[in-house]
Amino acid sequence: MPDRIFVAVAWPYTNGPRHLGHVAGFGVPADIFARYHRLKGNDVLMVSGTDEHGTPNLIQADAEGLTPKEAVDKYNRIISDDLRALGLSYDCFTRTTTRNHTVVVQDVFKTLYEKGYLIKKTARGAFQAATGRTLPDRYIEGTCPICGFPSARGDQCDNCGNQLDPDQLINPRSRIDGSAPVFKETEHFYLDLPAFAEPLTRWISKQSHWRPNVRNFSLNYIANLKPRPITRDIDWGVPIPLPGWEDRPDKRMYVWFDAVIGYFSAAVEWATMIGRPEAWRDFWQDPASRHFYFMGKDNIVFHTTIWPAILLGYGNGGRIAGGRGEPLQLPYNVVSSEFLTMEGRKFSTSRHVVVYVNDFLSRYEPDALRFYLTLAGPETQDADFTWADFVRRNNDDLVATWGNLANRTLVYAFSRFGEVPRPGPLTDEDRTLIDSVEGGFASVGEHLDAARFRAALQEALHLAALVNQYLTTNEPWKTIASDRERAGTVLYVALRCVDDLKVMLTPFLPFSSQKLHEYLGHDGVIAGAPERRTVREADGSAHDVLTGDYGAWTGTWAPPKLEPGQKLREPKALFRKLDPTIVDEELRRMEDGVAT
RNA sequence: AGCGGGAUGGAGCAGCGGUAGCUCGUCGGGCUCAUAACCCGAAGGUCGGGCGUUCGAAUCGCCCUCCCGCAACCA
Repeated sequence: MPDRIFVAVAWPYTNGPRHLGHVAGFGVPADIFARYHRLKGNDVLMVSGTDEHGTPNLIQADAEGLTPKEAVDKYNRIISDDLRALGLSYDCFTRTTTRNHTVVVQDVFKTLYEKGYLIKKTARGAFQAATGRTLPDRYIEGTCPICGFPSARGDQCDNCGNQLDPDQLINPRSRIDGSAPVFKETEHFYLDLPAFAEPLTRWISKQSHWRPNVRNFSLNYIANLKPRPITRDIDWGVPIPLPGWEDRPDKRMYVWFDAVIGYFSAAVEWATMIGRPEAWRDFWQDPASRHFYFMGKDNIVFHTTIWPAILLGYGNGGRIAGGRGEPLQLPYNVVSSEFLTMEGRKFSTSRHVVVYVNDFLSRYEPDALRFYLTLAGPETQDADFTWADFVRRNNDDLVATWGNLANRTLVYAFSRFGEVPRPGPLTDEDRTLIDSVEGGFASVGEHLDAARFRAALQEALHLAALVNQYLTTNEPWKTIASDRERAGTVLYVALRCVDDLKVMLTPFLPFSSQKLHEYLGHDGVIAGAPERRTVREADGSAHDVLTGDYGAWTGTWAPPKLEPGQKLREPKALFRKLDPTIVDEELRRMEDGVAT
């Protein structure tokens, strides 16, 4: 019986293309995890999408002279191209401006409302004079009442560090258009988080398999829960489905609220898309189904506390779930990454401290990036991307250890035998090596099960080094003159090991593993990239998603059968060795800000 | 202020109570099938600082320094 694995990946915000920091923390790790579980034969559903509502999107649209919809269409397209090029195998990468998402979000809202988990409250808020939209604190600046700093922000003063309320500022003004903000009373719905404090505490306390920082941080956070607003004064968002509210153009759901519900709505969309509208229940209502969430450390409490509270509140209620089946599943694990910096500095678009995914992939291979981010990325602590380190790891670890092993084995076997050599009797050494390498399916798998991606990759590389040692010791290029059978046997053993390692490395290096699969003379697809498909909804609207027919991939997390006599195909180098001079080129490119 | 995480040989990481381990780099040697790749050997750290607990601490406690995130409306 296969396990059901739901892979939920953080939703990128549509205010620009993705840079390396965006994909390092969750995109690549989540994809490795999903691919591994598919190879194991488990049922995997991996979802995400672009997060398209909220103030920053409006500001971005204004800045470009576009309507909000035009702007998010543009960036949805750019972002999904970035993710597709990296080979992130989403089953459904959608967006928050779909009809389906609106329906699901409204259903969740209404259900929470009917169950009494929403509180109506009035609070004082700041508004943009010209548009009447909410002006978030950080978009207000003025003179600090404490230290007199002229450019203090509404939430805190960067000069003296004091936290502020925006109406304390002297001469407050909007950072968007410079106008004075209007302060007035405004009524909103709040999610009654304190109502969930006890069940959340009980639940989190039991999650001993979570990373300690995730668990400790969350326990600390829920000790002091307050109601959290889930609606805003803004005209760009999901309408509030209550009488007296639904027709108001100035009140919408708060973007964070609609975004987290995307994990659920995307599963519903996927089910409809594959023609089995109830299939989402297999993942969301089967108590044996396990949900893994991947995000950056700044997002932990949304996934360990706030979203679980919403799920607890919804239960199996509402129109979508229809009161049938188990309550919606809570996260099984929340895998948060740390942050990536760029040449020692924080990523900053405006200061050109940035490398965009599309720009990177125009010059380098996706597998090289996936490799680097797995081995040197911010898995357990902040990590720094440097071009020098990228070149070094690409050349000295990826190309030298694994690329060269595959290459030296294949090139020699192809030129001397043209096929997988028929082995003579295997020696103890032959057997020992094969056993060690095939043991990787257990040892590498164990690390992957625990979301220890770096350790998993290191383990696989260690096994590749064993095969390099074996070849050097057994020297088939020498023995071939005197004992062709023994040389063939050694190559057979090495080829088998390469074939095994190819499978183990597929989650990390899907593109090159597919090539290697073909060089080894196998047919079929073991790994590919997602494709773009257009989804037409009931109301006639259409949008694109990333998805794929991954069930057609043929790989299995187990030693593949490599038949003696199988014809090899002419091999080419799997990876490109990089010239160290690119380091200076890239640094210059970054400084010039010509990265596009 | 507070809360959570981090600080280990030149670089990146693991170890988390018993005299510090891995990958890369460096130095020396071997090999030549392979993308000057591969293999063998060596040098190099007392574990951010201080004080404690203990027969014994990188590993536990307290204090300090620096970095990251959170700090109720940034998603």
